[in-house]
Amino acid sequence: MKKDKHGCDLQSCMLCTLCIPAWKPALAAHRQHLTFKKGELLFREGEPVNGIYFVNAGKVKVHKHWGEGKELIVRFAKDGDIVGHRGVGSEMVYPVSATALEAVNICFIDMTFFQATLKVNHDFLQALMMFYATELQESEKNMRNLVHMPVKGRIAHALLNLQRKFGVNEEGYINMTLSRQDIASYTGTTYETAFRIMSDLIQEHIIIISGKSIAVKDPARLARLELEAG
Amino acid sequence: MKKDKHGCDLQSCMLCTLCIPAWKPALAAHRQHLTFKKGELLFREGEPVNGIYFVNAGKVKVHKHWGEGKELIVRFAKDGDIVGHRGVGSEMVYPVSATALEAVNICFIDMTFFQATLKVNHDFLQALMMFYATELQESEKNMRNLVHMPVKGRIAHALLNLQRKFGVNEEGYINMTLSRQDIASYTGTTYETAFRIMSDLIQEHIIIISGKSIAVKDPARLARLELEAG
DNA sequence: CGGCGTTTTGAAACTCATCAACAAGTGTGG
DNA sequence: CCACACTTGTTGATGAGTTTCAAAACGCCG
Repeated sequence: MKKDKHGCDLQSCMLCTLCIPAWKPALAAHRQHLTFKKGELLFREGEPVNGIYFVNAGKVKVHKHWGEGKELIVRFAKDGDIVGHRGVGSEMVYPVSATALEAVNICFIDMTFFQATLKVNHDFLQALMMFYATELQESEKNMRNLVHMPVKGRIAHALLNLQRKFGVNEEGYINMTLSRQDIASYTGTTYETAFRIMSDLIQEHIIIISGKSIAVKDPARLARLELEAG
Repeated sequence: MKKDKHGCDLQSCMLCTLCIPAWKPALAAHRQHLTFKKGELLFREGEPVNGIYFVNAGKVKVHKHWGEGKELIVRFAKDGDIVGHRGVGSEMVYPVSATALEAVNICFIDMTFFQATLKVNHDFLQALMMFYATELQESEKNMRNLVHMPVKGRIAHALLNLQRKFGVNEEGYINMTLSRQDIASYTGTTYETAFRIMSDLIQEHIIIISGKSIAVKDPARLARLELEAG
């Protein structure tokens, strides 16, 4: 983690864009520009909450762990997204960890200033509430999927999700490279199972893998896998 | 569903208690007192959102369905709780259904007034945001549990949750009667499996069932079942 | 008493996790 | 540049945990 004096990009950070003019100087004083290397931890589950992270560049995974080695990836974040907001609430410890998936560029706001802003900045509060509401819907949809969908359906769903969120490059590959382990953690299964299912999908010509990149060749068939059980 | 002219109890409804004085008359004009019988649907997943429900009395289950007959109970609500807030967000359709588990007493606020209040009432907005944040944490904890805990642990967790949320009567029975089907839907398993696990718990003298009521006799052992795998 | 829904139990089928072993890359230091 | 350790990818065999199907036992009400 490296600090420097730059403020964050006004385009991509919700707090900056919604900051009321009178507070801009205070915001500038309180925000820190942090950088994290691939694999570095932004914060760890169980740690006391010290602030909120706005992603300016790079990708982050947000995960909850369980026992030794097991984890569940709850969400991915990219530029423009917020991370660490899950610490808001009754207990002041992060309920999740966040790890940089590549070099990451963060605008960090300490908790005190964040709380103060919430009390004063109505637009920001409202945007944040909407954001929470959407995340809650998303979370509960995923919950149902984890319970009722077989692994193949969950992986199909995950791939379509990733494609929607991160987009594709000129050749149709998803703009996101994930280890199989991360795919497994995201779909709530094991490394081996995730691997086998992905192999199946390749055999069936539904997806193509080149190096670490994945391309969805037959989105219709993937979508069918999602619905098969419901 | 029956309507009458009573406003809702000021003690138990968040919107009423946080309503700014100047808005009280408008609130009185816009709120409706509704009653639902056991088994009645407050609203159905997929329907357009028409407002928010504040529970004054009775218990409600909030559930998402999947295919024919399968459902996942996402949450229970009792007096003082909000239902229907999951409709707030991008799409204006309820992402869940809500069903009365017993005779229920509701203070209903139509969406237009609710939205207007959000724009003006900072305290309410803030309370609501906190509520969402807490729900999100809860949801993601449950998500991890559904993935990584065996059914027995999930049922243990569910029972402890219910006991904490609804309390117990003088004889130690949880103030909440659920069908086995609902327990199954809440823990993401089937009727038969839920039944078998509950039988085990009775055999092991961890819980007692009398009629439709459940009492936790050995909370320590239940808690251990939760943690066993993590 | 006979029907009907819920509870209870048994057994088979299946999905998926686990374990184990090995191959194929990836990086590191000599 | 090669040898080494180390991570990541690959595959098969096995078993535990759950779902599913089916059927018997039970309670309840007309």
